[in-house]
Amino acid sequence: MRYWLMKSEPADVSIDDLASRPNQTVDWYGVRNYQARNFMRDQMSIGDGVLFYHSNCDEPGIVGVCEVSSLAYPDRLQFIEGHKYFDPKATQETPRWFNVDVKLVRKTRLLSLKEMREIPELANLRILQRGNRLSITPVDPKDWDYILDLLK
DNA sequence: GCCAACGTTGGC
DNA sequence: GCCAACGTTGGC
Repeated sequence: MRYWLMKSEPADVSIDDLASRPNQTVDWYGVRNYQARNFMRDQMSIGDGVLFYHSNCDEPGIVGVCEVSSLAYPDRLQFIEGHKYFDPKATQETPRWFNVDVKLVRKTRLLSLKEMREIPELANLRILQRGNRLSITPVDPKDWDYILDLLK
């Protein structure tokens, strides 16, 4: 059982989009970074905790708690020619990109990036490190507990 | 829109 | 394997 923070651009998939999907579940498509892919493919298990984060928007921050609801499987978009996420080097036999499914547990208040930066206890959170760009990062159990407490 | 900080690509 | 050029991320 691990914990993660996963970024999504609300213009693409917002927390409300997730809440209105069938089973309140989304396939985490479009990850095209090897480190983030490896987290999904090699380390995620069903039931892992996920902090759902809105990035590249007016109010960046955590907006929900989710859980990993499938093991990783090939990202279907890598095979669709002409698609934004098409990868000519990927084949059905040797897919390159994988995703898990993520299911909403509950929406939370906005825990903004700004607020998190002001909390000394969260200083080692990966998302707060300068230059951080990874869309999926592990969260320490200690930080998970602390953040879930803030979001009660 | 700016730009720092990365990650990727491809020539050599 | 090096590294310059280029592309992307994402806060501001």
